[in-house]
Amino acid sequence: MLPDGTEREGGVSMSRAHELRLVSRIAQMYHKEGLRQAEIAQHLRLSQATVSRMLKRAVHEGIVRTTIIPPPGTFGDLEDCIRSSFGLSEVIVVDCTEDREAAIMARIGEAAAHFLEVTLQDGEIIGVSSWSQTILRMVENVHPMRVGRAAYVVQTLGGLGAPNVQDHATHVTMRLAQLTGAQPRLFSVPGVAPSREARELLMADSFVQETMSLFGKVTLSFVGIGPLSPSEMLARSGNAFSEAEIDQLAGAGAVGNMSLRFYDQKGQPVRTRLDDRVIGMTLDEMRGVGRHVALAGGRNKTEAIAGALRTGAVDVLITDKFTASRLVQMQVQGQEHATL
Amino acid sequence: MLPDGTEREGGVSMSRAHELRLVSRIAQMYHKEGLRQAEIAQHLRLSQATVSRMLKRAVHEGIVRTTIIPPPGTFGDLEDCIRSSFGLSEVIVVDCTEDREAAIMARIGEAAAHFLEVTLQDGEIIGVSSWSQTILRMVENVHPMRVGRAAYVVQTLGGLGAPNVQDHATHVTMRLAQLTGAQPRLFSVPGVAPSREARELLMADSFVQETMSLFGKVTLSFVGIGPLSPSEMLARSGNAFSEAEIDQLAGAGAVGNMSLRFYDQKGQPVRTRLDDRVIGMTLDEMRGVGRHVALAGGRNKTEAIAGALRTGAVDVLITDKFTASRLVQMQVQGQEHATL
DNA sequence: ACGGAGCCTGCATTTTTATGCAACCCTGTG
DNA sequence: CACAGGGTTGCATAAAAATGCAGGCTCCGT
Repeated sequence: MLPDGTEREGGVSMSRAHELRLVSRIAQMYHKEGLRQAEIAQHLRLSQATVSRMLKRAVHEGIVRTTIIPPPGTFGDLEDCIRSSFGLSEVIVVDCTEDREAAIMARIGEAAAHFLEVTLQDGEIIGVSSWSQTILRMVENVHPMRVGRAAYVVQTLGGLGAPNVQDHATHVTMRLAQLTGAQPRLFSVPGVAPSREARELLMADSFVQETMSLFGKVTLSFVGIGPLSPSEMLARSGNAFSEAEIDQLAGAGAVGNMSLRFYDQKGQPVRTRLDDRVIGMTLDEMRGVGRHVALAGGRNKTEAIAGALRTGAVDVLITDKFTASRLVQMQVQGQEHATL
Repeated sequence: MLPDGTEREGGVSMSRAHELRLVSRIAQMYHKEGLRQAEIAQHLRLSQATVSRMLKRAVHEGIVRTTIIPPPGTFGDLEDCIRSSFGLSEVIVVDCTEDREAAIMARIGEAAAHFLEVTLQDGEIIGVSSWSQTILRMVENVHPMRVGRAAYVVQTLGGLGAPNVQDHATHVTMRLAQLTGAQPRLFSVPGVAPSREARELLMADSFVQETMSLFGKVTLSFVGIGPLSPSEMLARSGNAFSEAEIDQLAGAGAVGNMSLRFYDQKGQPVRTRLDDRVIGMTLDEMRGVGRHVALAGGRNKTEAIAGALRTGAVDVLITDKFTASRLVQMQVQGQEHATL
């Protein structure tokens, strides 16, 4: 120290302090006062490029920090976690007060409707796996759009035999087509044919053929994810699967299905003779869809969802916060297991 | 509430929640993941314009917030306050451990040197009011630049009579010219002529004329601010002013000077016969300078500084934090007074 | 049911920002 | 002392972001 309080060796750090002051001042002008870089440059007699670099430096030095305050009822961290650990394109986790099927479906439906409205492109070919409650909820929440927004709405799984379910399937497809201003492409066959032969026969129909020819062209599809044990609707439909068939699937390790295409815990397809009776999109076809959106939530579907995500067919998952946390937890445990 | 937990009327706010989720997600992608708006748009199937608007909305809704963390030792608030209340273009407040003249001058000098280095344009004509300690400190801290960076360094106040001070004045000017690669323009006359007539005589010199002709062309000038009572150097210089003259100035309300041009508390010039003996830039000429930078700090100069800022001649003030707070406080009190 | 105000969208364009480049300067080294 | 190497800068330009505009939709009021 010199008598006047100056340090001899302090030059560098001192100069740095002055630089930081300048950086900070520029940040102030830019972010708080809303000035353009060029204006700041002019005011301070330096080039716009330098101002730009100073601002970059301000971020680097931690002088400016941008925080994202997630609005309540959003779960960015859960979404991130699921997105990255299952390699999905997008994940939407919705808030939900109780972990009950009905409430969850309603919320997921809303979110899916919003997703559809926001991201639907002109001329898309939409696939709907028509008999999921959740998808019905989605359709109920879609606002009508101008005609011709989407090109087709294609039913990707036959309506089941029983009339009430037939109605449901048809209704969902027709309604969605109407709302998106698209042409509906119904699939007037049972989702599960009585036999392999019956399936062949049904699929020979030219109407059916026409619809199926669109499967490969679907750009956006919505499916529910079903657990192994038959859903309420499936059961009501007239018990399409026999007890024995379920057992067979279980034995082969199946954990769930999308449009009645089953897969195991690891996402591997579980092929049984049942496949030869189902009339609808296959897992491979789902994989080929530009954006294959799965809608599902609920305690009993957790395993089914995890498996579905591992099939590689799902691009977007919309689920609830409870199920989302279970998925994350499951994934963590799985990894621990794998590391051992 | 419906039995499944859905609300009938909740549509709007619910949809809003989904929108906010999207906005938040976009903010995440943009700020955290560093994606381009176009990439986000592509990923989410919407236009880049929409993404831009969403991001603006994110700021508006308070989802993204950018904070500026001022580096320690910076005083943005003080600077703002002084800048706005005195209508200055820039204010630099430097950190300083003690409220002592010598330490303050050293710090201000450093800051001024940095300011000079950063903001000096090619071909500028720099004015220096050569006999302030603070300006000497500045010059000591300037790093040499390539030749021709500045065009001229003009001495804006005569060097005083006594040889040591003469040297000081010359040294400052020459050194700064050397450092900035400019041509020096010395002012080889006393700052205070013995009489009005002597002044006329001295100013007739062609060298002197030449230097003075540059006064109107100075683009950047540095002055110290002096209190009413003579500074140490002024005193040492051979007591250029008489006791009587000081009294006269005080009687006229003078509170300080820049280059021996005095003004009162309100910044109004205080003209006395002294003016006819001073050889140097006038207040009006200072006002005409593109960037007139005043360097000063210290308890005994506070009033002088406040007055100087009100002359309208000062564009940039560089001072210390102690003096800065005193200025702010003074200004606040002044306003209270005015409102009564 | 019709028509207009208000709002939102995407497109095309402008405005603003970032960056490759060449020149330059300081520094440390052979 | 010359010179390579790392780090600046400003300029020109590419890249990215913002915005005016026109068309279309929704919501009201008539």
